[in-house]
Amino acid sequence: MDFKYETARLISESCGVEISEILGAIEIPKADMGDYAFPCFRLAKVFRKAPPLIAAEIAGNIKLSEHIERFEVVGGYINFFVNKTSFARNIIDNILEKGGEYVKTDIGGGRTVCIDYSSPNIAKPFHIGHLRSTVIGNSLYRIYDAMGYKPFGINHLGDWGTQFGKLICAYKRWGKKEDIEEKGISELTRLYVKFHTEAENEPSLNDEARAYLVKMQNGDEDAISLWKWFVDISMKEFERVYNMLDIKFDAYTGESFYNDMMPAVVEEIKRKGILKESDGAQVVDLEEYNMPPCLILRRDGGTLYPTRDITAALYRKKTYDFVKCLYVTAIDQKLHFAQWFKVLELMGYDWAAEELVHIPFGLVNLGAEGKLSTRSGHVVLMEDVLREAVDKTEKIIDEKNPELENKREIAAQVGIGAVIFDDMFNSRIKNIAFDWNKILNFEGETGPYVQYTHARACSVIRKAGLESAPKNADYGLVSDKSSLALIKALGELPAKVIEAGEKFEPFIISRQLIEICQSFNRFYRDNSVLGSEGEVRKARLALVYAAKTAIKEGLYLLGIKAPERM
RNA sequence: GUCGCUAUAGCUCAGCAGGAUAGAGCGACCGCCUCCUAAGCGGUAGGUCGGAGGUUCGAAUCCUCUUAGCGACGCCA
Repeated sequence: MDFKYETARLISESCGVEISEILGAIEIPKADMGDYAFPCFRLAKVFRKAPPLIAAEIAGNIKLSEHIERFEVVGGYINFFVNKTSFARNIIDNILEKGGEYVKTDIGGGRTVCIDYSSPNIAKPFHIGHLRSTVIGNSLYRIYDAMGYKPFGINHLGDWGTQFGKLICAYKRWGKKEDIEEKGISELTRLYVKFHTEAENEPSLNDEARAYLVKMQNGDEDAISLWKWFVDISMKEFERVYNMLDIKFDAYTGESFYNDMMPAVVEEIKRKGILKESDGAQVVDLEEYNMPPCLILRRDGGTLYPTRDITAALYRKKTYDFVKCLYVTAIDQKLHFAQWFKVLELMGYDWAAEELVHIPFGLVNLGAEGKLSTRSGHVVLMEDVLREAVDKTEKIIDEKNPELENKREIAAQVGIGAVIFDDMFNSRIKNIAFDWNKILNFEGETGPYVQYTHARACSVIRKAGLESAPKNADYGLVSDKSSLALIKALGELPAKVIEAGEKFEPFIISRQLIEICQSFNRFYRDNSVLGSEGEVRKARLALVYAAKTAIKEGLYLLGIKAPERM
């Protein structure tokens, strides 16, 4: 039983307008004005009457059902009131029966969605700027899975390009094997930075670096083995971060993976007659579409970023047969994506316009410290942030719950959860000023608040000695205001999951979780569960159980753990 | 210069396929642990929704212009 649909049905039957048209207009009022509201203003033009008059007329014909038991006409609105018992039973039983699966749908029908996320550059530090793509992509992966799609996560590593020529050059001159093995990426970064400072006085270094890149491209054994070594060193560190975040990928096909495929793609672009020469480079002109030209080949014949992305997209389409391919990257790449999507379209691939989607997010900057930049050394390492968060959590646990078992494990779940939640609490597009105080705040609308609420619910269930979800409770006993608010919030989660997927906005789930938790904490204040008895206790326990289930599932969709104690 | 994103309470943001008194959290101030985890709950203070026009019965939400911040704009990715 969908109460919103039921409301629409009653209205439809009394005025003759299609249910589908009414459904979209139904609102959920903020205050206590009702459970569902139908504004009649839109119908004013159709019926050519004043909205309040229409409301009164429709209201006069409404035949209430067992689920919708009352309505009020207020101005141009008709406000409906659900049968509380039936409403509560409907939502709670559904959750108790299906568990976390209650948010799942089969919209996707098993079709594949590729998600390109995280994609850090080899030999460069995994810093706070990489968090967004990693965490948003991971959440979209889980959301699309819940929607019945088959998600395929791709880590498009930046593992090829001129920086490796520079790195090999720097290593040969100033590097030591032991230092790299000991210090990893930080030593590679040091060499990279040194290369740039030295190259300012000695421009010939750039030629040397280019020569090494050519060697790599020609498969020179020495150059390739060094390159592979750099990749291994880097991946080891990335994996450490991914393990902390509990994030996995289905493929680590980086840029180098497409090297051999690019010549054929360039050839195809040429064959389709859209490639033209410009200042020695090969470009696709996009003036007609109000965009600057898309660079395909450099003057020296080298490939470029768009070339690689076009090649990868063709490969993925052929290999995975996706219905959507999502690119989770910062908004500063917006033009880049728009350009090469258009090139694919001009190549005759109609699916490009529809199926390739750039999922942009706002930039992270360091506030007063300036921009994040590897070369300038303005970097906040991801690992440092996660470690700080875990350390702080451990201190809080020592203070508040010193008897807790597996402190470190719980601290990791809560601290890292805080960082992830913070990143996905606002709409993607907002820029973020990195702020230690904010990211390490565990009060109010934060991950730990949600986890804490979950732990409280678990605690009640544990102390009640409940082993499984209560069956056949009398839901007329949880019809007070705060219980009902919680039930309503729980009932809205599945629709929010779909909305989050359609808009590619995990924060919609974060917000709903906060809504659920605030409702839960009010319910918890107003209704003693363990202090009640008999049927009342049973009904409240059923609600607590449902809340616990929903919060855990919501956190899962964000990629956050839900500890039972903290 | 061209194009794009952003602008709502002191701060960080919801709300924007137009609709009933503009909502949270943080910070400030005042309260609540003999009671299921106070990482919690309640209350007070705080807003001409950047500005100006326009469309509409109705605009924070749509359109135009404008201001400010950020970003992109050819051989990096």
